[in-house]
Amino acid sequence: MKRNTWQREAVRGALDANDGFVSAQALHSALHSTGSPIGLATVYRALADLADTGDADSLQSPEGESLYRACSTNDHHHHLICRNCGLTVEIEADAVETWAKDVAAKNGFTAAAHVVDVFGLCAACTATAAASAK
Amino acid sequence: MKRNTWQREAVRGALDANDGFVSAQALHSALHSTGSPIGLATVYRALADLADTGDADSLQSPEGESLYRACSTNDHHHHLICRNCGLTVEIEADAVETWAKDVAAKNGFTAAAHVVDVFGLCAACTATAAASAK
DNA sequence: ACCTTGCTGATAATGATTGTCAAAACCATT
DNA sequence: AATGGTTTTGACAATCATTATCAGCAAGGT
Repeated sequence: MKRNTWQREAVRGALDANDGFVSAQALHSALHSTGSPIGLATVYRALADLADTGDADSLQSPEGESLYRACSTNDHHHHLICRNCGLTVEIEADAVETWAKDVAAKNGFTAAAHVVDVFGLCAACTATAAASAK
Repeated sequence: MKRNTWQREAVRGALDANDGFVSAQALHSALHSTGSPIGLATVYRALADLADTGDADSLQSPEGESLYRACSTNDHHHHLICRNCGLTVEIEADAVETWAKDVAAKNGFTAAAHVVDVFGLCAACTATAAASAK
């Protein structure tokens, strides 16, 4: 049976409070800094659960960390992520969906899943970078 | 200056000899099993170099490992990877390229890079899976 | 209130990757 | 062929994220 614990709620809340993708470690630190005595292992478990139930989205940063984010919808979708500030925009990718399916089918592949994420610098960070580069 | 060492050649050779993506660890074991006394750290360094110069492609498996593959071209392209046997097909993705650029631009993002990879079961593995499921 | 059983959390364990640094190898030069 | 300045190597330690362990606590049904 699935139980309701304040820890699970805390993790969900911390995720919701965040705009972009966060690492499990960062989430744990954040919770600790607000005084929560939640354990690191529990954060990992809660995140895995949320990802399983579709309440959260997970992806791998190019550096190899697992990042998580509260999902506004549980439809399948992709992300545009600022590599500097972590700002995330959910994007529609119907074109990519069908393309992925096509390509897989053409090559005899089945059970196709895909990883499609775009990393870049958001407008704000671009401006900052340009300013500091001067 | 960049020097030519047999170790670098060995890594490149081992990559070329492989059809799919391989982890650095696997490559190291493979080299060892052929009698090469190459060090693990050196394999990592060689792979990083190859990836830098565009001679190899790297991606993160869903499990978080870094995988490498010899690249037949150094054009930008993507992959269709069998999650069972590691077979890899290089795919053209012009549609996705432009889509990624569009999406990024529309949201004010610059310096857009993207991670686009399709995982699935190749025809052979699909057949095997179906057979064993019976 | 009680009891069963899942959940928690401190810590150890794991596994991949990177840093360190002395010794060895490379390449141009003598 | 010997020399010298540098780069590269490789064994091992260090790091980092994540997972396993396991005893104690707590949630929910009865």
